[in-house]
Amino acid sequence: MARADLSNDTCTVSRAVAAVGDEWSLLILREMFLGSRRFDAFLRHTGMSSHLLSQRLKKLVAQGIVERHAYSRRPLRHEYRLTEKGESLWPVIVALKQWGDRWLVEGEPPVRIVHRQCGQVTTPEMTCSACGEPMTARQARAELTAGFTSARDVRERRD
Amino acid sequence: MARADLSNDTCTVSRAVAAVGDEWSLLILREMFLGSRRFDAFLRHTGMSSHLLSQRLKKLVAQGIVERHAYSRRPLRHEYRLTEKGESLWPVIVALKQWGDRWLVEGEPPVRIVHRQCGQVTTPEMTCSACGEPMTARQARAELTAGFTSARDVRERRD
DNA sequence: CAAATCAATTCAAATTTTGAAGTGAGTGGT
DNA sequence: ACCACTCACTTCAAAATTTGAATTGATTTG
Repeated sequence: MARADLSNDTCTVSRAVAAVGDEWSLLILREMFLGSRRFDAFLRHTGMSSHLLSQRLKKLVAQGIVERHAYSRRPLRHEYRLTEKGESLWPVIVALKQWGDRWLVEGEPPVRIVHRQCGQVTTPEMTCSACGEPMTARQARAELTAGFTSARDVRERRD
Repeated sequence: MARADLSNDTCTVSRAVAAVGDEWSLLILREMFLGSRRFDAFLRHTGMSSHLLSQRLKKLVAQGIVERHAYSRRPLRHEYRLTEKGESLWPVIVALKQWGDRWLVEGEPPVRIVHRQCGQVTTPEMTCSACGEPMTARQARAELTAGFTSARDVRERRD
């Protein structure tokens, strides 16, 4: 009874979910975006067990999302850094934060984001790359492309 | 040995992750954004077991993300619909898709999104709500606010 | 020399996930 | 009336994962 493996699904959401769609990986990423790089910083800030942290870091490294980097020989010590692939997960974490800020707390969110470029406090939003307007679920329509060929997923939608 | 419960963390990312940060919940949400509403549609499109689907739907309903809705008496049958709270998770799924499209497949992504408003194919992006420019991790700085008071999370960052 | 640091690993117990096999109300076909 | 089928689930045992506490091992600090 092997765990489900979504990493080869046609759907790129499935693949992304297989890569980082578990609670601890997402929290590790949050910590990394907040600046943590070390094993015991992750441990303290996330509250996860060292066993799991070790496993998750290995998985993230194996996927090229995180890089292991020696920051000291004698004693040999390693820290973890986001790769470009890892950094580009920022919108995922931010989207979770925005949703949590809106629906899961009352009053002021515990953390705010400042856009270095413009210096303003910002609540990042998803916008259409074509027209630049903010987008919501209702304004989106999904279309299958030629890249969509998997037998399993090809069944009808919207039944 | 109870499972970790992140739903009361100060950090809203933690809370959001506790709410929907597992593989199957994210896939159920993907399906809902693609238009599925019925138990067996989720089953077929996600490949999960009915046992888990049942559990996950209950959890999503309990959290107010999804609503159970009778679409037929005689035989009494229910379907599931996103609430407003659920619909506002769209940026999370889209962010995962964009990342998957960029890093996890070569060539054309299997699904494209059309912005109904402007009629264009779009690759939604995170933009600064203040200046409207696209944002990346490096252009963001996190600041703690008065809402941040939890003893556990109050420790220093960036060690 | 003893205590502390830090990045892990080990282990057994607890919990979750999986997949196959029901269940039960009702419908459609012959 | 009978049988197959639909659909939304539930039940069960086996397998896998998670948890938390304890430990390791190479240093450095007091």
